[in-house]
Amino acid sequence: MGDEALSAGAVARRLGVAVTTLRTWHQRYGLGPSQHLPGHHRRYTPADLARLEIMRKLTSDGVTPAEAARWARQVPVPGPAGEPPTVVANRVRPGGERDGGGQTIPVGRAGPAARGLARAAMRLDSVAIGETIGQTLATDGVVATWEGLLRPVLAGIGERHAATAGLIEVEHLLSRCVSEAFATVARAGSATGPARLLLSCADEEQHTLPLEALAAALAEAGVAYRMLGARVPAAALVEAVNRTGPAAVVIWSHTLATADPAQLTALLASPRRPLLVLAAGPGWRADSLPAGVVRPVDLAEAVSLALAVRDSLDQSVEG
Amino acid sequence: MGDEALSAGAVARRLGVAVTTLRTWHQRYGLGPSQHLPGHHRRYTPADLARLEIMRKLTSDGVTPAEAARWARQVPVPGPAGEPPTVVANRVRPGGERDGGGQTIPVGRAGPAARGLARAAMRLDSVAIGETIGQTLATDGVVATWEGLLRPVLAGIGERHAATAGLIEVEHLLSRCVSEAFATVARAGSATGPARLLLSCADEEQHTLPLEALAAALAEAGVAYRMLGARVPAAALVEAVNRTGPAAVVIWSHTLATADPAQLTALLASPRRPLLVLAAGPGWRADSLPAGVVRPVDLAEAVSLALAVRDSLDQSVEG
DNA sequence: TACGAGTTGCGTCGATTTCTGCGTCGATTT
DNA sequence: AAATCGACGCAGAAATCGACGCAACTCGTA
Repeated sequence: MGDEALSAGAVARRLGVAVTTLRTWHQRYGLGPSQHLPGHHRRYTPADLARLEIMRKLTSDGVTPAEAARWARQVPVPGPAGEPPTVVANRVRPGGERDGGGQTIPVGRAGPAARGLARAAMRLDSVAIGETIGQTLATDGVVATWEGLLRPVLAGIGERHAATAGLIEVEHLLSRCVSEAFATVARAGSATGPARLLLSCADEEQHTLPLEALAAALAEAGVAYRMLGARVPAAALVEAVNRTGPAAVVIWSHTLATADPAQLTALLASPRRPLLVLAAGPGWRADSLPAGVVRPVDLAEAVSLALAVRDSLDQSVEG
Repeated sequence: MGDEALSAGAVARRLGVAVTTLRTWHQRYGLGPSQHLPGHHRRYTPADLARLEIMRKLTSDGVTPAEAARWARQVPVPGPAGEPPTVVANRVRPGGERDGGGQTIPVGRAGPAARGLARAAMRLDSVAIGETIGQTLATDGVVATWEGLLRPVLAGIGERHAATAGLIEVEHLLSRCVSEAFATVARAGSATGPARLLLSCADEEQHTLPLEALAAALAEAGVAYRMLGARVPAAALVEAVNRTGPAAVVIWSHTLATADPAQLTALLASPRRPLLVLAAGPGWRADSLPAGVVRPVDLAEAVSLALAVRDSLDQSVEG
């Protein structure tokens, strides 16, 4: 293991701050070299440097230095190895099974449960739908249920709907059942501590289900949040952010039409700028997002990001 | 990181009130930091925060702020021993019980629970909202909760929203919580027998909450139903009716714009014409309804009509 | 039904406190 | 000799303070 010990000046130059500031950070926030004898020169290990990097990043994102320091101090310094992406087990069917043509919903290779759910939906059988969802939810959890069961079926219906202009009732009924199932999970979960997360749809955005999935997943993990719902005008969102000062905000946009980057910009410019802004959903174009906005690909990624924020803020006090 | 001293802004954000309100509470009710030098910044200890939490909880329960403050001031806050409890002059109110004012939602004479719910909503406090609704739902049932608690508060918000063009976030958050609560009831109820009832919004109609209330009330009464949800085109509705052959159909319309009588006519002309068609909601004009359509005034009336249908079918089938 | 009195949350304004990065100085380490 | 250390202080920015006032609600009364 490379045993490099950086001097104060080197670290300062690397971070872009003055040497004295490093000293101040050490005294004021306890952000210094892991071991240091008073009067002697400071020697920063790579781990110490990583901590400082976090500090730098957060402060340049607009976080209060005191708070950023609290975070940097508590985050277990991430090892050099990159985090393995959370892989959602995608149950592949063993045989190249072919399943019904006829009046069904294309669910792709999403497993038998999905096909069953699709059938129940076609029958408008809300009881069977509710049972299937509840079962899977209890067994596999929210994230897996969403990715492996609900999303495929919903996507399949949407596809068919676009092609044949029918199936609207099916889509409505299923949506409603999914919504109910998520709501049940959300209400069952016991939130711990104040809500530091705000979930909202973009302006004019109607689709709430993915956000509800996120909410349910968070509730399942014991994370408190506030959910605003569909069609939230930018002004209202900013207003809510200013009132509640969330650490992170998730904005969902389903289509390009509702993905106005101005909403994000307004958020970033708000007085109580949230620590993290997540632009979720297929509507957002990666190249049009303002700097400082993160774009999760997955429900799983969104959840883990939210969890990270929660964990790091857990013991800290706002400043 | 042992002693947390929360700043005014942090506390305000945590409680969901404005910073100025905290100051007002301090001056008016003596609810401030235990020790505070005039001119200096306020530093709230955990004990102080606990006192404010009591204040928050009481006001969300509908208690007059002045009285809530009196309680909060007297409750022995379990704090670090050694310091004598701050005794504040107990300003007794000369007049009798009064309430109202400030940035609140007009609920009229709808009871303290409604006022508490309104306050919780203004604070975007979804936990308190959920608790209040759940409590009332369990105690009074769906119908009473809707008429006596939810509808007044929602109407108040809507009114205010129309007047000031604000409060959208509040409306969204509350709607979401109500929706969740109803969903929980709907899923808890055990349906008996096949669903002979179809609930649907009119075409283009966005408001689902009243229908959800009806659904929850039906579930509470053990009636099975199918719920299609918002924005159901007439063709899709007819399709659903033909597929499932319900005995009764409820169509909700909130505004005149979505209350096209043609939808009802189409229903009555469908091959599997339902026994009963209910046009619910303030959108429908009594004089424009085709013959054979019933228009319930109330949630209660809609429920009892649905029950009547269920019962009559039961006898005819079983007999 | 309309109106005045009492209550209450919160926006605004100029002054003050607090935070934060960094420069300076004499002594010490490398 | 160069770099750094600890202590101290400063200046700009952000947050907060106290005072004041407004708007809107409720309730009793005319």
